[in-house]
Amino acid sequence: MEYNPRQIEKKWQNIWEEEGAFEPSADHHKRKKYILSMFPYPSGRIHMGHVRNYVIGDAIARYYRKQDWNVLHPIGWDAFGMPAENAAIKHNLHPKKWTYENIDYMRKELDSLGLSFSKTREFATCNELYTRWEQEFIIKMFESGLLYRESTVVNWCEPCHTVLANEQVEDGCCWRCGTQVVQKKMPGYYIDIVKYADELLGDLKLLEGKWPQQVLTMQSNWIGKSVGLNFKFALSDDSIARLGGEFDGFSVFTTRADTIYGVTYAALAPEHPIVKQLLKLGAVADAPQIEAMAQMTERERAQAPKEGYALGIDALHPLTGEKVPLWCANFVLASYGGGAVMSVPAHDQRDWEFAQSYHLPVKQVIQGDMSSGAFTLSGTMMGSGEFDGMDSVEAKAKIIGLFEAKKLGQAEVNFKLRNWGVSRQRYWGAPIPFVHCDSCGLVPEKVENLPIVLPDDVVITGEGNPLQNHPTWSHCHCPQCGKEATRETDTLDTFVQSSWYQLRYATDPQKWRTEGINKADANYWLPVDQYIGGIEHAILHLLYARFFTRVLRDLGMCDIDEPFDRLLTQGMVLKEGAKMSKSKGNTVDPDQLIAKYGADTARLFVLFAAPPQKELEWNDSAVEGAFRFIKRLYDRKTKATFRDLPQIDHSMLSSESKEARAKTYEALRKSTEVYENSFTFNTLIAACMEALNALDKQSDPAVWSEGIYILLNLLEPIIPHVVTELSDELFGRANLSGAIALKDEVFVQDSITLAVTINGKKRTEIVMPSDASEAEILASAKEAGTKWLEGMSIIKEIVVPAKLVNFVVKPS
RNA sequence: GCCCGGAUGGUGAAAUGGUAGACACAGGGGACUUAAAAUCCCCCGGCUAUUGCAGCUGUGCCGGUUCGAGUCCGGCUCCGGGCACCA
Repeated sequence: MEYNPRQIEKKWQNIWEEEGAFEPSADHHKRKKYILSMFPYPSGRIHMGHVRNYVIGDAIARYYRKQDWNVLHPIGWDAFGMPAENAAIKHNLHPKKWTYENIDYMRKELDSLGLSFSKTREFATCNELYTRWEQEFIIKMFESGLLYRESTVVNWCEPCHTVLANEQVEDGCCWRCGTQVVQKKMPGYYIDIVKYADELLGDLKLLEGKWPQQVLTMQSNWIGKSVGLNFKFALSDDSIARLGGEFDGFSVFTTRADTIYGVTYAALAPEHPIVKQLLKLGAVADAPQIEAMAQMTERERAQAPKEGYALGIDALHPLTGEKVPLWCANFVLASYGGGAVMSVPAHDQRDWEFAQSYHLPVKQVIQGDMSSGAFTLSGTMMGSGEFDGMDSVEAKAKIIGLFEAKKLGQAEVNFKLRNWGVSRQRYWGAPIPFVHCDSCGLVPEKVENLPIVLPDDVVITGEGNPLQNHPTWSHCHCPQCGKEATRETDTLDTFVQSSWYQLRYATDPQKWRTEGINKADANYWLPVDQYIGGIEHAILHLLYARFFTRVLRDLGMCDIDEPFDRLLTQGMVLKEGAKMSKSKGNTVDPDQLIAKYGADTARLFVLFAAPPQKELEWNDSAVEGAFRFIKRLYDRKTKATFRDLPQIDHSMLSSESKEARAKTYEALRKSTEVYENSFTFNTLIAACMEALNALDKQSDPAVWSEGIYILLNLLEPIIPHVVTELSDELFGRANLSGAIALKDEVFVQDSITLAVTINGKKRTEIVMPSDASEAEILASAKEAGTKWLEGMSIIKEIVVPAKLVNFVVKPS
């Protein structure tokens, strides 16, 4: 019979569904594996990035299930978010309807790939039951002081009367109406992730070897811990007067206290209160330029050339009392270190460049080469009074000590990490469960009133905030005093939902109505043993989820610190050199691939095309080979005449049959490493292809039967439909449970081939008995290499066992 | 701009510091066929040479360490990801 993927795949998908084959056991005594691929945003259709993500996860889940682990492999939908509202604006569709229709369509697409998901645990984060528990967590965070309200700047479009996401700002203008976007101060909700910064940073060490080093480095840099000195610059008397007596100084943070004597100016961010005050009093010459600077986003400023304006006021150097002129500069971040820096052009590259541009003095205080810019290393102190001659590392500690002793400042730890802004002025999100009461202020909703659900009757135009525009929704009564009050109209960032879904999946769905997270279930299943997702989530999602899990732990919901034990970051699927994404519209439709070749071919192809960690540049012509391999495998079923793993006397076989067995067992040996550690499925598939090629070159029925028995076992996680079909027919599926033992005798070689290299360059080869001594090998190698050794004297002889011989020679 | 990666034949790729290009795709040649498809066999980095054996060169660029570097180190180039309201 011909290979018919359509029929085979449908057949086994139905059987698996009927058997509930992928539902985990509730028995917490069983050894478990929690295999999780990041859940998708229901954008409409799946793309190749999804296929890659879910096929990798599925192969790992199937591998462990085959070894009789209790496997949790769930799927769900990250269902809130902006694209649903964009669809509403563009096509006048309700976000809820759009989202659920997308989910239904994408579920069918994923089903057609034969993914082994636990279906009873599927949910969408826009479900009210999910929102209900999330709102309770948010209230608990507020009550524990971790969540607070504060004003910061957002992108604002005046005509649309709405806050814009960074993505919605194109060249500084609104994506809808093209108006220049302004930076506007607005209140929002924040979660104090900085409070957990030290734990999040320190625990990265526990993930060494389990997460890609690249991700650990990125997270560590993102948290950006630095230890230094915080001190206060006093303002000169005339400067205080110019500021109307409102300020007498300002704080700065520096990691280079050792360069304090090299300060020649100080710089403030355009948002700094002192700058604001000068602008307010009209007491600064370059006010329009400074205001323009304040209108730029942080990233625009970082990309712009360094720019600054003298403020015409002075601070006093804390140790020398000298006047230090103040500048307002675009490279000073308002969000870090108090929005002010001391500037030491001699020992900081950024300050040096700025000083060059504005002809500011440079004062060297550490000995070192300054011919090509700032000297930023440590060294011997100079021009620093009592610290001269001291090593700068030692001087740094001494100077901090001096500031502390004189009560001028103190040692301080600073983080680049900023608190997590979780509020969005949008409709399609989880409502933030608070009420604004004229008498009581900000009051959390009563837990028994949760969930606070979205109204369905909204008009979404892109103008204003639909919840604010709604005639009645925000009218409510204060949960505390009962007076008329206003419901909060902000909704939660969608990163909040994706920060605890791994705990929700672990909770038995029968408890979903009464519990957000079941502690016993969570403690059994968590941490996720293998998490799989795109490298683009390396920082934000993974850091927020690590943080949120710890917060829930501290609120008593679980006993987990790290949610994800091991992480595999798949490379992106690129097309035309760029990320395939819904916003760029450069997607490839996997449905056509599946319709033409079947799910097994699609699965094999996506795993064979490249190692998972690497970027995959899309190329549809390579699918053919994957299909051909499956077909060949299928056609060889007639070669398996034994119904079980045969007993074989290796020594009696032809050399071709020996080679076939060696290749087969080589693939088997490789498989453990691939499925459990490296995930380089492409090399395992290549090894299986080599084994099949070698089996084809011989005709021993026992070797054939053994080969097919083993190859089916190795390939089941990758191409499960065709493998189960063949295994069912040939071996009654006996080869699909448990591990197959290696047989060492098949790897024993009679002879080995060694390369003969001269000065590292390969010249020829020799074949030696595998038990040849080093002396015998050298003798043979010299004989084989006579041609290149004539007239040369051998300086050194190197024998690398089973690999090569190298002669280091020179003309004699 | 800052942080993190990547670069190997026409293409996707393989290679514990030890014979570069396994395994595939595309291409070329052949067998089978009335023909085509499918299948099977052979060739396939570049240059030079050739009846034949062969020689040189080659893993983005420049330099270094080493008996030996695609792999380690330093400096670049180009491409990609992230940069806190896309997910």
